[in-house]
Amino acid sequence: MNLKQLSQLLGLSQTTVSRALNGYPEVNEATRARVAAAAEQHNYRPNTRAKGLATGRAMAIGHVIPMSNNHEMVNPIFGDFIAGAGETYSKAGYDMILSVVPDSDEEKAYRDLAAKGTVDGVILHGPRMNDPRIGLLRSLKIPFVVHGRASEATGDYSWLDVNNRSAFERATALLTDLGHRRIALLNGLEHMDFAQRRRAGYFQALEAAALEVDPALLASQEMTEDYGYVTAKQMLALPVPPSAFLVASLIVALGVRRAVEEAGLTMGRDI
Amino acid sequence: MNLKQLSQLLGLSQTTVSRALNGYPEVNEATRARVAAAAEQHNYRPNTRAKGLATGRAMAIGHVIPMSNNHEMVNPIFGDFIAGAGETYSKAGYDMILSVVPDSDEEKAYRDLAAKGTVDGVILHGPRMNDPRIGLLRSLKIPFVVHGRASEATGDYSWLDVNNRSAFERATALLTDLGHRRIALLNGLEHMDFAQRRRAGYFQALEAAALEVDPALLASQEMTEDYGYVTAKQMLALPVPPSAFLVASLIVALGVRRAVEEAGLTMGRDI
DNA sequence: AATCAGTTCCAAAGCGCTTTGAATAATTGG
DNA sequence: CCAATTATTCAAAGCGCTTTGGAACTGATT
Repeated sequence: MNLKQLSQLLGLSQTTVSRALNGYPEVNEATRARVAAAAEQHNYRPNTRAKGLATGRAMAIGHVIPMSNNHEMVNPIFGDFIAGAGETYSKAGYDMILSVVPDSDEEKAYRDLAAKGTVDGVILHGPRMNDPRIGLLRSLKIPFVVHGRASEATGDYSWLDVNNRSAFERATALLTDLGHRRIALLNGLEHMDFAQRRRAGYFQALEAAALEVDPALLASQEMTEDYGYVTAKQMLALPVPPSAFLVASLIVALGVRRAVEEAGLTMGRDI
Repeated sequence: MNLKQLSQLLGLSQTTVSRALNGYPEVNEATRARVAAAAEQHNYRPNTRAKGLATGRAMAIGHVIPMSNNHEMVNPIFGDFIAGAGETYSKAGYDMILSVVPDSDEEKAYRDLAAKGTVDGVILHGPRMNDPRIGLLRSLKIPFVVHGRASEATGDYSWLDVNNRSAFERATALLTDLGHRRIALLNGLEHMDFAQRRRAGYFQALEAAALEVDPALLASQEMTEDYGYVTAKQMLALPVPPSAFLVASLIVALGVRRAVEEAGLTMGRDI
């Protein structure tokens, strides 16, 4: 069932039917009702591609998802984010299109999306410092929103992120409430925007609990398992070791766990 | 840059340029090369929507992903599957479109996809017994492939699934190789296709290890945490309890873990 | 020189929709 | 009651591509 058939059925022009369906004012309400009923009855949905061609809008948002060689999603958070975003898209009548590519082909993926006109805009995930992809998207003149925040340095663009400050403030407070007085913070690199916000939240919670900041319990490095392992090992060897670790990423936490276990301690009980 | 501009630039008709780009034989190789070079140079990509309109093909596959009310992806496996499928799509020049909807709207989502013509076909995830969605897809006349297998009962259609028999054979063999002689199997419902295959794999591995099947160590129910908890508790109370559990789903395994811990045992050491 | 079969290219129609510019019908004011 | 509005409706063009049905040219054959 397409517009032409529907309009013939109704004895109206395609123009009128189209306008009736799209809520234009210049159509008699009685006519509009007739059209709506017929459309409903015949389960009519305008063809996306034709509509897109005519309007120049794709009604779709793209997500490029780079995969590392070992076929792992580069960021395990993607799943949740995709699900959440997807539901919003559906409600708004947008399609979500995913482009999963080897990370070496990421640039090409963006170029394709832009040139093929399949999407109205894209979401850029997990920006890095001075991320070249941001310049690329600008040069492609394709609207984009960045999910996550590396630093203010890359210029002016729209972004969204979790509230890093608040999250770490609350996580720290949870630990102080449990009675912990020596809480280690294994943060990301200092100059990263999120790392600064997280540290600020941590400081705030400590202050609220009237606890001193011990520099020996602070670390900030690039997030690797090794970073977690080595740092936790050192901290656990301190005269007064920490009783809790606040860790900036899952990967780092795996290293911490290893160190904790090697020290003969049990997570969830001793740490 | 569109076809018209490109063809004017080359002094050729749109027809010829289109044919050159799409590998039709009736075009001089020299011309084809010229066209290819110009297309490359000007970063030309045919507009997806226009191409789709003209050919009737969307070059896209849809995945409907139902979400429960609490905004959790109904199936945590989705993430991995989506990633894997997505990469294949990219290679083949297909788009992957995701439709994330409240599970109550699932039928509508399929109807929309079919009527709007946004996709050439869909993947149906996690079919249930006598799944009504299969009939729906048939009636919508939209090509589909089912990911997972509930039973043979629902009729003839294309499907793919992991090798359940082999997976459980190998998992069981892993345990027998570790010296386990009493291995419990908490399976899904007997009449489910995958449950039968899994049991077959389990039997095969036991036989290969010259172990008897003990019916007391076999269970098959719908997959709930409670099922895991109750069953594991009973089995652990046997005169000769199992030393390992082979569990058919993550949910069930959570219940098993609870029972194991309540029995004062430690997973990974005692079980 | 005329014919024929390939080869190479093109003009135009069509995919299903929106939108512009006009025509027609209904309503109003003088 | 007629001209001037205003409210409805329509025909046709256009979005960027593919594809059909020819046309124009090239050699080769009679």
